[in-house]
Amino acid sequence: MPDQDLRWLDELNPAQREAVTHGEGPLLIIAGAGTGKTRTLAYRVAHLISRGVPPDRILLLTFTRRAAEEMLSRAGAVVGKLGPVRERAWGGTFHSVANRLLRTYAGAVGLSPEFTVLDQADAENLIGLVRHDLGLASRDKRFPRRATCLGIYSRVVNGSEELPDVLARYFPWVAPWEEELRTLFRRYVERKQKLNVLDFDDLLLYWREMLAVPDLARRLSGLFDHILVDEYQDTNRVQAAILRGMRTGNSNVTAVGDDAQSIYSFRAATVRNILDFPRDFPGTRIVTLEENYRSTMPILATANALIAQAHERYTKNLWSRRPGGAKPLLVTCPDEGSQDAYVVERVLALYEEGIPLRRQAVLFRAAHHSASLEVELARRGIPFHKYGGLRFLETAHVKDALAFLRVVENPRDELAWFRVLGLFDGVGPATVSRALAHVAEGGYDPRAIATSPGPPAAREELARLGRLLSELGEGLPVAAQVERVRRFYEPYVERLYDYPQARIRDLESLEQIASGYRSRRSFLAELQLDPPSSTSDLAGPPHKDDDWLVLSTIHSAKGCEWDAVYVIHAADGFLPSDLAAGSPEELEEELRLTYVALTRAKDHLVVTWPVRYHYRRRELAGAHGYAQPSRFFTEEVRGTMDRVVAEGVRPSAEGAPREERTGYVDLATRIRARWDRA
DNA sequence: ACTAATGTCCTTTTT
DNA sequence: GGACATTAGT
Repeated sequence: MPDQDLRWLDELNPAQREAVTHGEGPLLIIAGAGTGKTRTLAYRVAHLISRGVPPDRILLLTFTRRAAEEMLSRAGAVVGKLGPVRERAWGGTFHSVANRLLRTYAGAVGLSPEFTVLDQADAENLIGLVRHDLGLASRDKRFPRRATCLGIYSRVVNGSEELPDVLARYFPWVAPWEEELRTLFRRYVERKQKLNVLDFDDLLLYWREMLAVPDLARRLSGLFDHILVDEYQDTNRVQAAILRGMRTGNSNVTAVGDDAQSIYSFRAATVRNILDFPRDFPGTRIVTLEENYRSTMPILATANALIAQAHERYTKNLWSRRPGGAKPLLVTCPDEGSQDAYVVERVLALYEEGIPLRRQAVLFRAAHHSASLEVELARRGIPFHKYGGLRFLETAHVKDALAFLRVVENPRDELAWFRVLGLFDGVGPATVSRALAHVAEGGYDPRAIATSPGPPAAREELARLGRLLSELGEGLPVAAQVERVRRFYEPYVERLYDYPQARIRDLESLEQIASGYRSRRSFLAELQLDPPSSTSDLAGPPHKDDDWLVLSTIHSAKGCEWDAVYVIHAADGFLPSDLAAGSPEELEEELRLTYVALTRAKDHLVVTWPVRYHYRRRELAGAHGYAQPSRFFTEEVRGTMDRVVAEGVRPSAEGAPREERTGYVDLATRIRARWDRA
C-alpha cells in the first residue's frame, strides 16, 4: 500500500476506515445523517483507484448528478488525479447511466439510438393523448386525470407490482377502471415505441430488460470492476434488479444508505432494498456509521427524540462530539406574516454574526409553502435561490424552444411537433396529425414540414420552419442551434406572453447552457435527466461576492447541510402534509422527512409554525383558520427545545391582507362557505 | 377547424 | 388557482 494511502486513512474513524478499505465482495454501509457518508464513499473510490482499479471501471450511482460529481472530484483530490477520476469514472443517477448505456447498446435491443427522453410533463401529455383517443375522457363517471394515470402506470412499473394490487392499495377510488387502464397503458407503451421516445421509467425498464439477456448481462456487467450506490434506501425494485443484474461477473458492490432517511416511497422506493441487500448479495459485510460530525449535541438530541417515534427503525441514535451550542428553537408565530418576519430577522442576525446567507437554509414540505416568504425577501432586497418546485425546464417557453431541437433529433417525436406547430395561428390537433403523416411519407425528413398541408394562414410559417429545421440539421454547434431557434421563436414569445423579456432571457441562458454540450443529442437527453435545479445553475460561474439565502423543499435538501436551518410551517396539515396523513405508512414517511429536515442543521436549528393561517381556496378566501403544531413535536421532543412566541406583525395599511383591514369579513365568509360546500 | 369562454373538481414530494 | 372537459362563438 502506498504511503499516501496510509495518510488519508488517518483522517477517518475506525468504522469509516473499515468501509473505505474493504476489499472484494459486497459491502453495505449504514450511514446515519451527517456521519461522513460522502467522505467515506469518496475515499473508497480513491482507495480503489490507489489499489490499481482503473477509474473508468468504477460506477458510482447517486441520487443527483451533482452528488456524483462532488464525490468523484473529492476522490480525485485524494489520489491527486483530479482530471482523470472525474472525467473517466462513470457517475450519475440510475436514469442518466441508463441513458448512456442505452445509446450505446440500443442496436442490440432493437431500439433506435436517436430516441428522445420524455420528462414527466411530456409523459403526462402523451398518456393524455392516448386517454383522449380511447374516448376515456368523456364518460359519465369521471376517468382519472392524466397525471393520475401516469402515476398508476409508474407505480406498477417501478414497484414491479400487478395493476390490481396497485389499484387496491394506492388508488382504491379508481378500481372500477381497471380494464380501461390496462388498455390505456398498453396503448401508451405502443405509442411511445412508435414515437421512438422513452419516459423516465423506460430508462430503468430497458436497462433491466437488457440484463435479462444473458449475453448482454455479461457485457454490461463486465464494464465495471466496482459499483457503488448512494442513497440506497431511496431506490425502487427495478433499480435493485438492475444492481443485481450488473453484478454477474463479481460481487464488488457497495451500497450506502440510512433507512431513517427514506423519503421517496411515493416514487416506489422501498426500504426493503436496503434490508434485503445482505440476502441479495451473500457474504455482505455490514458497516455502521454512527458518529455524527455535522450537528451539535442539542440538535441531535431533538432529532433523536423525534425519530424515536418511528415504529420501524434499524439505525441507532446518533451521537456527536460537539457538545456546545444552544437548544433548537420551537417558535410559535401568530400568523404567516410574523413567521416570515421572524425568519428574516434571525437570518439577518446570524448574517451579522458572520454566517453568510448561503450557509443558511429555509426548508419546507411543499414548494408553495415559501410563497409569502419569497415576497418578503424580495421586498427587503435579500437575495435567495429556491430549489425544488417549478423548474426552469418546465416553463412553457423553454419547452417550446427545446421542441424545435427535438423534432430535428427525432422526427417521430409527435409531442415535440405538437409544441412547435401549435405556435402557429389556426393550427390545432387536426393539422398536426396531417403534418406528421406528411413528414412520415417523406421518410421522416423534418424538412418536409415546409410542404405540409395546413391552413393558408400558416403556409408561410411552415416554409420558414422548414428552412430553420434544415439549418439545425447541418451540424452547427448546439449553442448556435439554440440561437437560431431563439431568433425564430422570439416573436412568438412576444405575442404569447405578457412579460416576454424575462422569458427571452431564459432562452439566452439556455444558449449558455448549450455551449457546454458536444452534441444536440446529449444536450437534450442530459437536460431532461439532470435539469438545472435552481436559477443559480443558470447564471454561469457565481461571483465570489455573490451570497444568497437557500430556500428548498425538504426533499431537495437531502444530502445537504447548512450552519443554520429554519424549518417553516411545522403545523399539522403542512408537516405532515394532510395529503399524506391517510395511512400509518405515509405518516411514518412524513416523520422521516421531518427528521431529514432537522438533521441538515450544523449549529442553529429553528422550527416555526404559524397559529393562524389564511384560506387560499376561493370560496373561503379572506377567512382564516387555526393550526395545531405538528404532531411530531411531542412533549418529549419539545422538552429538547427552547420555546419562543414570536411577536405579531402590525399590518401596514398597504401590505395588509384584505381580511385584516375589514375585520369581520371572515365570519360572513365562513357562514357562506358552510353552504357552499353542500 | 380552431379558439374562447364556462363550469367542475382537486390542490405534495422528483428522476 | 390550475387542470380538464364541455359548449358557444369565430
